[in-house]
Amino acid sequence: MRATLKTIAEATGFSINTVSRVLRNDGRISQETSQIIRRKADELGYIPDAIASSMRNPRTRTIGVVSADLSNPFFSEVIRGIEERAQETGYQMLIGNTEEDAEREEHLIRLFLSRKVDGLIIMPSYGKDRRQLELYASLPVPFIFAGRYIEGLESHSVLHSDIEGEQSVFDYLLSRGHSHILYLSGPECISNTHDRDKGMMEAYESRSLIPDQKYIFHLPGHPEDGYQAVNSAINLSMEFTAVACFNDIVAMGVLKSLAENDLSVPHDIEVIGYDNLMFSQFMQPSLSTVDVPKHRLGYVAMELLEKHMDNPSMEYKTENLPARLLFRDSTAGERIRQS
Amino acid sequence: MRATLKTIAEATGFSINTVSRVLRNDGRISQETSQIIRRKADELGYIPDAIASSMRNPRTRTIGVVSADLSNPFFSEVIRGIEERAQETGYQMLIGNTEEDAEREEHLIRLFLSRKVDGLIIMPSYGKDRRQLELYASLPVPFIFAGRYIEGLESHSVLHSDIEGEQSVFDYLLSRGHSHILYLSGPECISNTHDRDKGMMEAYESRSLIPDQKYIFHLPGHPEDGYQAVNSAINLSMEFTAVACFNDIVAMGVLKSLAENDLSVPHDIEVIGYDNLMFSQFMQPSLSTVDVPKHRLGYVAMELLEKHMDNPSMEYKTENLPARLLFRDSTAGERIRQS
DNA sequence: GGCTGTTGGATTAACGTTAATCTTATATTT
DNA sequence: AAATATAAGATTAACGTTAATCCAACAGCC
Repeated sequence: MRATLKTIAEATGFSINTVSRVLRNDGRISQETSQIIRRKADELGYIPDAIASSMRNPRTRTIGVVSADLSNPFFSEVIRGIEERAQETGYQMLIGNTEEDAEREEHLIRLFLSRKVDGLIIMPSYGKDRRQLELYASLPVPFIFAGRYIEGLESHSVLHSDIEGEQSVFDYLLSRGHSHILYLSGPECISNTHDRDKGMMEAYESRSLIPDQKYIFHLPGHPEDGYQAVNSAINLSMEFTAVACFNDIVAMGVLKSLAENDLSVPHDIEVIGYDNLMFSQFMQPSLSTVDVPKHRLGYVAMELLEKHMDNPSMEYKTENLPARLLFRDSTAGERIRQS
Repeated sequence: MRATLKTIAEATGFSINTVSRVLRNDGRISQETSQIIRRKADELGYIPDAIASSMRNPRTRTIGVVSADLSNPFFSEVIRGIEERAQETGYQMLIGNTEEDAEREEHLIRLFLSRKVDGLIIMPSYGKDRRQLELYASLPVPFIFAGRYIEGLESHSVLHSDIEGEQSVFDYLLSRGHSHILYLSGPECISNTHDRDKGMMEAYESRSLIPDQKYIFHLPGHPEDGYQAVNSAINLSMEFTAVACFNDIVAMGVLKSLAENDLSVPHDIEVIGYDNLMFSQFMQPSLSTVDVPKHRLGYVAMELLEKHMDNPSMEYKTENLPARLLFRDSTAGERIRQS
């Protein structure tokens, strides 16, 4: 049998309450008694029962993290940021994976609530119906969306300047004089796609240009998507001289296809990714991309969540972290060269 | 106020116990009563309190996962495997990161025990002292080591044939006639390094050869390590014609250095990684590597843990998943060509 | 008509902790 | 010396559930 406060109380002759106070440093107990109790607790290998404790305490010091895709390096970094901050402030993390499935998302949130988390950090997918909005509107605990938003609840998000980021990509590409830019955008069900498409449009519009819809593709975001999209574009003899990708993972596939088709990057084709994943600088050629503060995104989301947990009446306000175009060897007109 | 069984009991006029039985489908309650209670529960938005429930139930259906490095794609895949299985069988995951720090490892385990997890999956680091062994020996819940082992507790591990894997790498390289193979091994504090070094030795010994210690390096396992190691080997005019890397991440750095030094892969130098990370097939040239069943490793670890949780007296037995050398374009003597 | 069984539900006692209140002995004040 | 304060600890009730036990009403049976 595992030792409890009762075990220690019986072994030392003090009351359960006294033992509890000693082990929580609640004061009002003499040095002598404290020592006896502490020694006995050590001896019995007492481990406090956080479950029982949170029966009385309203706080469990646990948060729930709902990730869209645990194996995606982007989210891994975000989660590490969350974890780092959580560790610093003594929070534990329950974690779950939705695979971008809104139903699974809802299910996970219910499970976490049942486990009485003090708050939630969520990377939401776009639900098709209004149920999602209702779910979030009725949540009894504070919640933050990391890296994405949901229409109607934008204030709960920590974002990373997707509009500006993609705009800077197209500002660059258009300023280089490219007239046919292949734009491999993301899945329609996430807010980032929305915003980046908007950033792209703004770059065109600021030059009074209109993008050719035939050069815009919405893809799930895997390497094969980039690979196949470029292959088929080449097969269709589309005349593009630059590729802007939804993320670095798609860009990997793009680089592979271009290499196999003997197109030189950046000489024949300029390629830009998004996210700045760790491996991007090791691609051949190294990948120009938009640097997104992934780790910081998680860290800040957790910080913000803590504030709301400490003060539930605090108003929500969208936070927008900066993103920045990073030039490496897959682009030719280097303005700011970075490793 | 959140609805509880009591709220529902008062609203319907039945006893708390009756409500509890209905919502748990415990039987012995009439259809009619069940309906009334269920309807009221829905109406009040009742969410069961898993914390309170696990006060009486010995099981919390929660496991703790102690990861060495959340942002490493290898572990991300393992964790996704764990998560997938956990989801299927209704377990929740508490997760924490050690950064390969044995103290943090111990601390996390204590926290998880305090939260009354039913079991643990751990990617352990080598502790310097005997404390680690004692800690694990005294753990009150079942635990599985995923992908690594601790001396004295090997039976708790699910492994992936590190010895055989590295042996196959060197079998191949030696059969190709390389007489100077640069071996960039891993950190000394993890079991994988140990085993792979052993596999390497066996390959040499089976040919009555002895590896040149000057060509063996133990590195932390980051891209820079591979990059710098090759750079300095070249600067020292070491005459190697092949590089075996501890993981694909190191191999990335190696490929970069070789490219910058105008050494052609695989023509001048053959390079082999380890782990088969997603991006490895997109390197230029695509990376030959040892395919480790990462996702399956996590999945199997969880399956195994479940068995031990269901039957605590079951004996532990090391499981060893197969690993397999995968030939891509960074090697020249292709025997089994795979994508 | 007394016995047994069954159905549908209520009552009670836990689980391990914590917060509020209560008690006793001693110390301090006037 | 009586009144008051303080220190150190005990008692009690509660958190939301669940399991074991209990009870009443009714049916069926010889």
